[in-house]
Amino acid sequence: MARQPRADAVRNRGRILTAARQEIAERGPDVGMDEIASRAGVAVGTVYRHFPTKEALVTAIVNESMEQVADDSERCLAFCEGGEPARDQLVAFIKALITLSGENQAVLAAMETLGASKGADVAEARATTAITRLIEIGHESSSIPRHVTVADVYLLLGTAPYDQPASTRERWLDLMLTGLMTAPEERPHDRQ
Amino acid sequence: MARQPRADAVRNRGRILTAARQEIAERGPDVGMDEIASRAGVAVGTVYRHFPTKEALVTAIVNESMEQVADDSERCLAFCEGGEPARDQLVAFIKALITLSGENQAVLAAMETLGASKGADVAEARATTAITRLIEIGHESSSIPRHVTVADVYLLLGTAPYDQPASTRERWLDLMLTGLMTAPEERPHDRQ
DNA sequence: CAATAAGATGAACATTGGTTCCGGTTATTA
DNA sequence: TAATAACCGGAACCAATGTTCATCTTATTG
Repeated sequence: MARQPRADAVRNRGRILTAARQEIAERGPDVGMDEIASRAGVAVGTVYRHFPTKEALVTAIVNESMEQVADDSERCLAFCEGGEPARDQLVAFIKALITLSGENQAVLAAMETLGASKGADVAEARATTAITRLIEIGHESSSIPRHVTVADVYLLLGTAPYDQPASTRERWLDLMLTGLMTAPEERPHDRQ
Repeated sequence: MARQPRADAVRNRGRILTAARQEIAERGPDVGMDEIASRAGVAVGTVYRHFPTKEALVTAIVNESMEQVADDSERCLAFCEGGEPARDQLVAFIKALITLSGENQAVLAAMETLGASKGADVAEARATTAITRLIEIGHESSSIPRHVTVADVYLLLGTAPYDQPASTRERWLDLMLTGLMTAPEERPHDRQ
């Protein structure tokens, strides 16, 4: 019969995961493996026992964040289907994510690749489905302009100025949301 | 009397500069020194004879780009003072820069630090002065909304999605310009 | 408690990229 | 043309980082 995993091993695995979560949230996916290891109170070799490569570890963490994003999107969709205006829910979703990305670089990293991976990631697929539906509802009820697509949302999320002060980030969000919610025919600037 | 610089030295200096220009334009400021050197048909040591450090070389190149940007801004201001609508000139300036940043990563690098260096750079100061004046004129003639500032322009330029296809970049620019040119009171999305 | 397989350790290794430096070369000047 | 100061080449150096491995430790099982 297969021996059950050693107690210290599962404990260490947990420590490594939380350490990586914190470290990546604070300093991004470029932290050294040794920093993660030392924060976990463990040697580098131990990290490599649990994760074959740095990429594997980082991916695991980033996927967790992506899962949260997917949860968020589905919650917003649920609210919307529960009667809340689609536009408000979309805006709320975007605002929440932008705020999060300023505090958690893992979320940021997840956002930067949004829409790039062709649906390979489960969580991203969930989010895409939910947001697509949300926008659809917005179209039907005319609370979201016809031309808005999921790609727009991803584009918006992917270009947030994460390393700027909060006031600047807010200003930026304001510009973007205004652009997003304005129909083409009422745009003030000359179109070429 | 001081000897005049050797002919091959000035020739090599030129080669290094053009190689660096091309390499940085195509692949960004992260290219290896050896790549620049080999493109210039020269050994690394020679590059270091002309530039004390990689940063010095990159800065030199990026400053060149910044100079172009400054030129652009002053030309737009001149047009404006010559009777062209301020808004059109501002939009033209932004559009040109966004296009350029997609083709020349040196311009992109310059844009990313825009507004960060506190006027230390001469070229940036020139651009800032010109754009500030341009916006001022736009305010007076009411062709640019009151709340628009240079900081807005820098924010916009600094978050352009450089690694996206042209159509996406255009869409993004459209969103941003709409946001920029829309006065606060006529924004469609809920303000919190 | 003894045997053992799994786990932990951390020094050593490999790679990458900036930087240095010494031996050989060459344009300039007298 | 000879003397020389500047220049060039590129191998070697160094620091940072991801990764491996031989050795020691320990939780589990019988």
